[in-house]
Order: sequence, then C-alpha cells, then structure tokens
Amino acid sequence: MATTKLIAPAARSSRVTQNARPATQRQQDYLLGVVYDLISEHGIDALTMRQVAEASNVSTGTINYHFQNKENLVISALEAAYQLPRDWESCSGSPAAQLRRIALSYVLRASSDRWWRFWINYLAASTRHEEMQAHQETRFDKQLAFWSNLVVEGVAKGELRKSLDPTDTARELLILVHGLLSVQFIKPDAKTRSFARERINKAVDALLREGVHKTGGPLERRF
Amino acid sequence: MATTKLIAPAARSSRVTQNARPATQRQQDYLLGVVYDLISEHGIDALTMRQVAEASNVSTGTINYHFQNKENLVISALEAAYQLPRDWESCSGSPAAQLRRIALSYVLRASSDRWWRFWINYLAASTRHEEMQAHQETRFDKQLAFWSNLVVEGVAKGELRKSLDPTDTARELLILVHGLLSVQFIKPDAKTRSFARERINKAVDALLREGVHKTGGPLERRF
Amino acid sequence: MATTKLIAPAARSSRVTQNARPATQRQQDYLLGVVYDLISEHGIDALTMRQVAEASNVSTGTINYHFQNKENLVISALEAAYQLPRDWESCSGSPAAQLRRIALSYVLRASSDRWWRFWINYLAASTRHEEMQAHQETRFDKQLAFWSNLVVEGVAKGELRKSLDPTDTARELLILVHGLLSVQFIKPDAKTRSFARERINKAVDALLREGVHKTGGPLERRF
Amino acid sequence: MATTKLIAPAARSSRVTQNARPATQRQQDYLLGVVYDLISEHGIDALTMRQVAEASNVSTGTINYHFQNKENLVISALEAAYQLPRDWESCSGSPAAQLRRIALSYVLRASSDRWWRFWINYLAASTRHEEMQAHQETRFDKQLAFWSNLVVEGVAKGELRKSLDPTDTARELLILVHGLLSVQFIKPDAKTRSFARERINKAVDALLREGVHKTGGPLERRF
DNA sequence: GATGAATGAGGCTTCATTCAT
DNA sequence: AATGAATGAAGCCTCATTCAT
Repeated sequence: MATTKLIAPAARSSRVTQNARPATQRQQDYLLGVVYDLISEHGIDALTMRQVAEASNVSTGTINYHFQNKENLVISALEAAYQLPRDWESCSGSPAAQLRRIALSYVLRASSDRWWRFWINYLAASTRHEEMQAHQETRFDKQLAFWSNLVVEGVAKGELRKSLDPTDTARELLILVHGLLSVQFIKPDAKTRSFARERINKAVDALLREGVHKTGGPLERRF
Repeated sequence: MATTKLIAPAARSSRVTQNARPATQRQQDYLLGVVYDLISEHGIDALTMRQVAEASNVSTGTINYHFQNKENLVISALEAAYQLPRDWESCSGSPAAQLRRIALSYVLRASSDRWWRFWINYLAASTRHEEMQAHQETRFDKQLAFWSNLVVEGVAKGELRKSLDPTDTARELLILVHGLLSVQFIKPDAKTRSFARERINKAVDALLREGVHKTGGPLERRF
Repeated sequence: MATTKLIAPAARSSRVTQNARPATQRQQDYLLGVVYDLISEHGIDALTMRQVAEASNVSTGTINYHFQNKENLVISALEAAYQLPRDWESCSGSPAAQLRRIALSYVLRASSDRWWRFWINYLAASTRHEEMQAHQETRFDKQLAFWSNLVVEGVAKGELRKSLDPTDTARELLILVHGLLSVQFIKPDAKTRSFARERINKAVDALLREGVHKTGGPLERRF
Repeated sequence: MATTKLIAPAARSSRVTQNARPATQRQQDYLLGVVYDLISEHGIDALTMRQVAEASNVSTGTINYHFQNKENLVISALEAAYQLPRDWESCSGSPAAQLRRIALSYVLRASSDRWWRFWINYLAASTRHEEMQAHQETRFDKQLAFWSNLVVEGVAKGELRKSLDPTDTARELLILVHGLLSVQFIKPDAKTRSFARERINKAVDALLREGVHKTGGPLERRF
C-alpha cells in the first residue's frame, strides 16, 4: 500500500514551499501519493495524520513540515490527483476515438476504482467545503471545453455528424457518463460496468457520421 | 463505524430496546429525525453525539441509552431516512405526470438539498461500507421497478408512446437524473438547476405519445 | 500542592455552565484553585492542561468539559483569584486602620507571595492579552475608588487631615505600594520587605491628623 | 528554561563558540537583536526558534549552531538587552537634568514600550528563575548607585537642595518611577502616561534648590 | 559556517462511551 | 428512563533539536 509514484517533480508547485529542491519535491509528491491512496481506500474524513505518517514511514512532524496542516495536505493531494495523467491523455488517434476513450474512462475497472472512489469522496466532501467545490467546478468546465473541442475537431475531420452542437453534445455526454458513474457506485458489479461500457459506446456511435464504422475493432473496445 | 456488519433493514426495531413502548418509540423516532437533519447539514462523519444531544435537548446518556452506540444510531437514522415518504409518493395524477414529478425531484431546491446532500454522503460512505452499499442497490432497484411500472401504466393509458420498453426507458431516465444530480453537485448554481429541470422535462416529453400535450401546465412545472 | 479551597460556590458563576449544581460548582472551584496554585508557582505560560489534570487528579477531558479550553480556564482562574477574600476585607476598625491594613497587604510575606507572584505573571501576560488587560484596569479603578472612599471616611471621622484630596491621596498611595511591590520582586529579601512595611506605615502616618497616635501598637504592626 | 543555572553576566561571550571571529560576533549580535525585538513584542514564552530563524533570515540550524539551544539564546539575548545603551546614558547636562531625564525614561512611549514590555516579562519570569532574579537585583543596585551619585553631584553643584540624603532620595525616586510604571501597564492610555510624566517632573522639581528654575524649558520636557 | 528536512515528545482539544445518581 | 460528569484514547499541531549535506 501507499507506494504510488506521482507525476514528475516539475509538475506540482503551489501550496507548498516554492523553490523546493527536487529532493523535497519528490518527498512531497511521494507523500501526496500516499494520501491519495489512503483517501481512495478509506475516505477523506477517515484520513488521519498518523495514518499518513505510518503509511509513508515518516514522522507526523514531517507531514506538517511539508504541508503545514491537514487541510492543506488534503487539498494538495486533490490537486495532485487531478493532475495525474489520465490514461486517455496519451491517447492518440482520431477525435472520435479520443472522445470514446475518455468517455469510457468513466467505466469502473479494478485499476481505476481507486481514482473514482477518490472522486466520489471528494464530491461528497465538497458539499461542505467551498474550496473543494470550486475545484470540482473548474475541473468540470475544463472537461466540458476539452470534449467540446474534440467534437469540433471530429466534425471538421468528417468523423462526426455535421449537425452536432459541440457544447450541447459534450454536456450531454458528460451527463450520461456521470449518471452511469453513479449507477456503477450504486451497483458495483460486472454487469453494471459492462452495461455502462455498452451504453457509452452506443452514445458515441450515435455521433458518428453515416458510413463511418461503428464502435470499431478491438482497439476501441479495449475498455 | 468502519466495517461492522449491520442487520437487515427489516430488523430495524431490533436495533433498539426490545418491547419499546410507544412513548419510547416516539422518542427514538424524534432522535432519528434530529440525526437525519444533522447528517444532511454536516455530513455523516462530522456528526457527534454531543451535537445530537444538544440539538434534541436530551443528554448524551439518553442517546446511548436508546441506541447503545454511535454506529447503531447512525445506521438507524439512515434506515429511517430511506423510509421517509418522498413528496412524490403522495403524488396523484396520470402515470406520465407522476413520472415527471418523481424525475423532477432530482432537481435540487432549497427544501430538497438536505435530502440529496444526505444521499451523496451516503453514497460516498457506501463505497467502504458493505451494508450501506446493499441498501443503495435495493433502493435503486425499487426505484427502477417503480418507474418501469409507471411507464407500463402510461403506455396502457395511452399517454406514452407504445414503442417504449418499460425497463430500458426507466433505466435511461434514472441514468439521466443521476447524471444531472452529479452535475448539480459539481456546479451548485441556479443556472445548473434550471438546466436540469428543463432537461428532465424534455426527456419526459420525449416519451409522450404524439398529440399529448407536452410539459403541461403549471401543475407539472411546479418543480 | 494544589489543594487550596476557593470561595463559596455562590460567589462564582460566569464563563462556566450556568445553573450548575453545587457539586459541579465545587468541582470547578476546586479546579480553579489548582490552576491558581500552578500559575503562582510556574507562571501562566508554563501552565499545561496535563499539569492541571494531574495536579487535580482528574482527566484532561474533565478540565475541558468544565472550561471548554485553556484560555477560558485561565481567565476563569484569574477571575476567581480576584474574588478571593483579601485578608483586609474582613478588616474592621477605623478607616485609617483599614487603609493601613490594605496598603500593608502589598508587603510580601510567605503567605501572600503566592498571590503576588500570580499577580505579576498576570500583569506581564496582560501586555499581550487584551481581555486580561481590561481586567487589570477595572480592578485598579475599583481599588482606587475603595481607597478614596476610605480617605473620605477617615477625614469625616477626624482621623485624617482635612486638607487631603481623596482621589489624589489614594492614587499616590497606590503608586507607592506598586512601586514597593516592584522593588520587592526585584530584591526579594527580608530587608526589602521590612523597608516596604516601614515606608507604607510612614506614608499612612503622614495622612493622620495631628494628635492622632501614629503607627500605633502591636495590633497595627502585625504585618 | 525552568531552573538551569546560568553563568555570570561577564562570561557572556563564553556562552557562544569560543574564539569567535568578528564576523561571527556580528552575526550573533544581530541574532540577539532579533530575539530582543521578538521577546518585546510577544513575550519570552511565545518565542520560537523558527520565529527567530524567519525574522533573521537564517535557518534554524544556524541559530542552534551559534547558541546551542533555546535557553542559551534567550539568556544571551536578555543579557545583551540589559547592556544596550539607554538613551539617557548619552545624556549630558547638569546632574539635575540627567536625573530628570533618566526618571522620565520610565514613562512609556511608543519607542520605549518595547523595552518596558521586555522588562515586565523579565521581572515576572525572574520570580521563578534565580539567575534572572539576581540580574534584576544587580541592575537595580547599579541604578540606585547611579541616581544617588547624580544627587550628590547635583547638591555639590548647588542645583539640588542640601538637605537631601542621596540614597534615600534616589530610592524614593526609584520607588516612584516603578510605581508609575506599574500603573502605566495597568492603564496603558495616553492620560496615564501623561500623568506619569507630570508626576515625575513634580518629584524632580521638589528636589531643586529654591531659586533654580523648575521643570525647565522644552529640552527637559522632551519626554 | 550554514542549511533545512526530519524527528518525536508533548501541547491542546474532541469525542464516544460509561456510570453513579 | 434519563442525566451529565467523568474518562481516556486519539486527533491535530507545534516546536526545540539533530544531522546529513
């Protein structure tokens, strides 16, 4: 447990001492990884500084030395987590394929459960934590913009139907995947996950221009 | 809290002193109501026994006398909350109107925020609490069955299109409202709530048979 | 250590739970006595909740149950200490004798060291604690009024010289005793204390009307 | 802190690394100045090593490198502070003017508050710290001798009344200014400070020989 | 000389729970 | 049934001090 390595040192900065040398940065990133794991596992409220200290094999003083206090630690972990490379980020290919892939990342799998468990805890906690709430909102808007852009590109490349309104389409997809996410949390079984995958594929297929091959081969169905 | 096994929902009264006389029952129900309110307001983890005692004007000893310990108290409150009559339960009218009304109850309003904040906290907690998870599942299935049935009735009465598959339709609606719910948590502003309302109305309208009046009058738009 | 009994239950109230039953009141007063002793002994800043708990043979939880937090505990102790009966309060006799007695209470003796050590710590702490500062001021004003009044009465009874301005006289005396107090802290030896006693007696003598016996017999020299 | 025995004031340099070169000495003196400021501002007990490090723009390691530990640092700072030149030390003019000036230095002003706040904290701490107590005593005696000497000189120059006993006069003045100091701490407002100034001037005036100009011109009233 | 990350004891406080009344 | 004082473990955080660099 608690050994996940996070993003590259250069990628994180705010909230912690500026100009931190690489060693410090690495240590902080390591600690944030531990926190991410613990939150995914036990929820935000159950997180204790002692837990973090023990799981990361440092003293409680060290945690506070780097992050001042628990709130800052949690927020930092959240920020770091949100900057974790999603698997779809490295996803190349056509806009339509990218869109499908991103949308399919909302399907729970063993390897991504951690992230989504983290996410749902964050969402619940954000109902009583303004800063976290704002964070969620920002992230959603970015997501919306990114998806919209993919739609625009897909239309331009002739993959997607010309009649699509990019923002509406993106929003509709986002609502769908979040709805499916909820359902997957409510019914966390293989069948539900399978259904979610099919449903998402169907939704993306519906955006494709006539004549473009639907749901494609094994590459696209990997999820 | 953690991992304690809970007893089946039906056995609820067995959680508390056996053979409780009505006065005792009333007292306990009153306390559970207080707990529900507090959880809605501050989340499950923030609940303290002292809070409950003060909010209900009894002593901490009394709380423990009735519920033995905190976990038991919380679970009892959750179970009780899930048995609270939803406002749409008393909703009469055509199946289509009922369906619309139930679906619209997923739109956040001041008065219902409490319930949905409670719900999201419950959902997050359920990712690490088997019994709560089971509870969620049961509730979802009931919801699905109820909505399906409304579709069946609506088709029978000629309000809804004949081509509708009841279960598919109900599930699709449920996914939609849960998606909109997530979005409303992510962006808790009036515009988002307004959008959610319109989107739900549109979805229900799409189920109506040609010739049936869409979205209806003020009665149906109350939400 | 830490067994000083404080004032009667009825005398204290503010800051702690109102309507506390006598038993609670007694417990709180007992705890405040312990705190008073500890502050006298080690200063305000050195006081720890654990210390209080151990010295009073209760748990730390109990301390916080009664006083919520350390600041409140200290302030309560200060208020209680300021309501401790000074030995001159029970002092009867002529106004001049009372004045002399009160003034002489500023001479350190083993039995009153505790109080004055407490006082000097309070005074130092009050330079960075507004509420404590205000408290000091109030107390000084009361003292000034009380001493002035004694002068008025003394003049009326013909013990003190008619030409005395009550407030000026009282203030002048207060400055003197506080100056002597500082000196006694700076040089805490028998000689300095003895000097302080003589100096105070001399100052009071100077207020007496011609013909009135000076510094008097053993009764008045008890201090 | 507590009860550690301190070394004699004269040995101060021995507290720090031996054979310190001038640069080291300067560094240490600089740090002591920072400590003095911080203590004046927040009291002795509130001082933290980190505070010192940040205020002086060095690392905590450097502080400990120079002073080994906190106690040593604080004591060194206190000793250094007591060796700071008072502004009246550079005061020239007649003995009477010097006496007035020194006495008036006990009147709080913005610029001297720091020193006196420091002093009162030191005095309170000295009730439980033998070495600090001895320090206070020594300083008082020096002050007494210095003031006595000024009286002697003043009498010799014909400024002060011949009947004055130098030591008695000096002691009486010291008691007065310490009394006024206490009052100024108890009531830290402009009116009290103003009163203290007048009172001291009056006391010094009372020492002047008949015919010598009282309280003098603006130069002497600068305080 | 100087740094600053790391330590861990110890400070304050919260809180579920117990128990005499 | 109900009370509420008392408990003590555990939470968060601070801080003097150490030590590898």
